[in-house]
Amino acid sequence: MNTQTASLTIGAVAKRVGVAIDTIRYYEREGLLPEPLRRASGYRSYDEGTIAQLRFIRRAKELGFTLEEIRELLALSADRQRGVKAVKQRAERRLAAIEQRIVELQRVRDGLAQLVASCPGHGKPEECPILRALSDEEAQA
Amino acid sequence: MNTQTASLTIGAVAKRVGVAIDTIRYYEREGLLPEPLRRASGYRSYDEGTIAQLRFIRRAKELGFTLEEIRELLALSADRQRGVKAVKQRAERRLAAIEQRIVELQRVRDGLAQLVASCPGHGKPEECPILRALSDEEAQA
DNA sequence: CTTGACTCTGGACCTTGATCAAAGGTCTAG
DNA sequence: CTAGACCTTTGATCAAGGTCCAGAGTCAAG
Repeated sequence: MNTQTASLTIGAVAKRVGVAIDTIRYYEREGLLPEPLRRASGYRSYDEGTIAQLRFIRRAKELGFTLEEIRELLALSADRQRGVKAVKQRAERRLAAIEQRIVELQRVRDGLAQLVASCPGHGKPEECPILRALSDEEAQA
Repeated sequence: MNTQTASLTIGAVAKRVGVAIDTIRYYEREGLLPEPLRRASGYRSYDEGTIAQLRFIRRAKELGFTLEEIRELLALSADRQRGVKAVKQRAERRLAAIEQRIVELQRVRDGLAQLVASCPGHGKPEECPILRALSDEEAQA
């Protein structure tokens, strides 16, 4: 086995992961990626581990984690003892937040759907239920 | 009837609607509120219509409209012919976007819930399903 | 060797929806 | 009249998550 994986340029990494070069450097500044090795020229030199880590970040982002939370997750995943418990807790919190957000959006959707359904789509603005609901003093549903 | 409603200062309007003074001036700059009359001193002078319009904006925001969209709605509500049809269309688009977002969030929630459920909450990081799912090459569900 | 593609750093800029500060003018109650 | 609350403007700042740029150096192909 070869522990020394091929040395990738930032551009190659960006292309493989599907993220912008600037984003990689940004993640490095923000502490989501470790500082990479450098060639003599100063070029950043990455290995496969970086690809994996970037994919980790991307997936976590898809799950709605903020970069701040992802930074934590990455730190926790390195902590062999407390890591797993804490990771699960973070995930549970995220889950609760997402469920909360879904409920809110459903409420908004129901309100809006009702308005849309009751609007004929023509006539005077004063009779449009959507505009009325937005304007009326009594609209505090 | 008195068409000439009381002249309100920006502070009084802010208090009655429950928004910050700065927010009102910001909305004015952004074209969501018309430029108000001024007193001799330069103070902005508002009437009840402004209160109604600010409430309109607030309700639209609660329904998830962006300020940009609200600006459009306000313009449309002034157009007596095309207004209602266009307003309904905007509302329908908004509704579709919200429903789309709910579906996405539900997908994310289900994925995360499954991971949380399958994680024992202790043990080695390499065996934590959450970390594995985030890291694994195969995790492209 | 030259050319063109790539990378480096540092910092400016973007979006959205505000929020705050500074320096000064105005209004109102007592 | 004066204190204190309120208002004016311009311009800066914030959060998040990047994006873009100039000017200079580097790399690989022909």
